Amino acid sequence: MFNNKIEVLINLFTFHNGEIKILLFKKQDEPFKGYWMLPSNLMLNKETLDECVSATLTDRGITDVYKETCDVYTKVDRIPETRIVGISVLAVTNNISLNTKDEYEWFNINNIPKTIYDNGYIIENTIKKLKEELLNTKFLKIFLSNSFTLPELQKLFEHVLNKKLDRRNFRKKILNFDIIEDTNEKSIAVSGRPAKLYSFKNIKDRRLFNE
Amino acid sequence: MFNNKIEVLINLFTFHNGEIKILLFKKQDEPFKGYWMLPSNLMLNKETLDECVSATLTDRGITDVYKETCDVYTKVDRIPETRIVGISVLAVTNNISLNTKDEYEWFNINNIPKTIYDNGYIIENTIKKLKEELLNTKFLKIFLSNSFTLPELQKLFEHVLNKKLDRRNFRKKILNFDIIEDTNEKSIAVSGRPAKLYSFKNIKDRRLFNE
DNA sequence: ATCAATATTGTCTTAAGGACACAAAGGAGA
DNA sequence: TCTCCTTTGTGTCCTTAAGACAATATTGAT
Repeated sequence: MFNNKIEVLINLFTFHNGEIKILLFKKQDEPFKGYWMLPSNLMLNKETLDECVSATLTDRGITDVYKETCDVYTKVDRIPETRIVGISVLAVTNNISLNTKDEYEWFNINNIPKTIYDNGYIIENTIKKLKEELLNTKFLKIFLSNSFTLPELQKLFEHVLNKKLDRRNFRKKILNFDIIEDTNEKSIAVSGRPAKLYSFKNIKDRRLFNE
Repeated sequence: MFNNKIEVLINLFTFHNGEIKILLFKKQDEPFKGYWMLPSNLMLNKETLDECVSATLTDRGITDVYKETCDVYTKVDRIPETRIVGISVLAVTNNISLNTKDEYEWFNINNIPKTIYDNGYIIENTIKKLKEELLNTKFLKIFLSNSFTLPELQKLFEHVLNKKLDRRNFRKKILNFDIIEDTNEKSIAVSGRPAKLYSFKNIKDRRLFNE
């Protein structure tokens, strides 16, 4: 009567080629065969949420992940037949390679495929939270570890805000925030003039953009 | 092995006499007899979180409450002997009267008493989130329903920010946001000049103050 | 040497934030 | 009713941040 199954649903994001992407796996059996799903697991009653998430990720060869609890899904029929409470976790990595024989893919967050049960709804909510936190300069250091160029950083925010930003004003603003520093190195040019490489200093948790 | 007990822990806040307060109950039996605790309940496996929270509150004669999920507490030994996963809920009301024979009290959030288990830690986290959301103009309409004065609203933000604000600049800012309107009524003066009464128009979810 | 592609840079205007002091409205009491 | 006390209401100046806007510099390819 008071006993509930709990599953963690991991929303793992990364930033690659100017796009924010989420990791999904393809379901191999019925029901929902061929649909995509979040990496998830039932939580043992002798482990913490954190331990459960870590286990789920390392099983798939994923390490170096930042994670935080996101939301709770308790609709009784969110999964038919069984009552399973879902806890969504927002996770971020800058390492896109994993080690698993399961079929997986990194999807652009603007282009989520058909998913099982309420996974699509959960993903939508988590993306909203991710964007919100990025505007407060969270995770930037993880998304853009080591060094990065200003055009890259700008692409990230354009992706979050869904609009183009002015290069000059963007640069002015970021430099004003005093969170990055010139590494005195340059990117290798794919085409055109190579960009300066920057790295993060201290990230102040302060809002960069409104709306 | 996969079955967990889940308890909801309700952090109910209100704004009264220029202070943000949280509702706590006094524990009547051992262990932790005489300590204070959040209103809480075990969640049935045929009810949603929302239903569980509503039931817990109406049992105590509390209605008209805004609520949202806050966080999840999964430390295995957060409660000795049993494994209970805690889900904290942030709730807000502007009605401080309740209907229960249990011993309760509204505590100023800067002066939380001794609490059971990890309730103190949970309260601390939830207060942080509450303040964060108030800065984004959330809940204001609930905290200050109907009509209110600018000095009252200012007190609320001074409480959240933990510092004094300049009357003139505060007024300028709030009026600039275009979220309140003059009701053409005045407060009854306790002492000194009576203040104009305002009411909320449309609340834009936009950040009022940084830091 | 020229071209194509991309990165870098500065000025001006407008909006918002912060510092600051005095006048106005009501109540209490002489 | 006059004075005092308390609290509310208001305007100006200065500084800082935001937004609009176009020309130049650096690289690789041909």
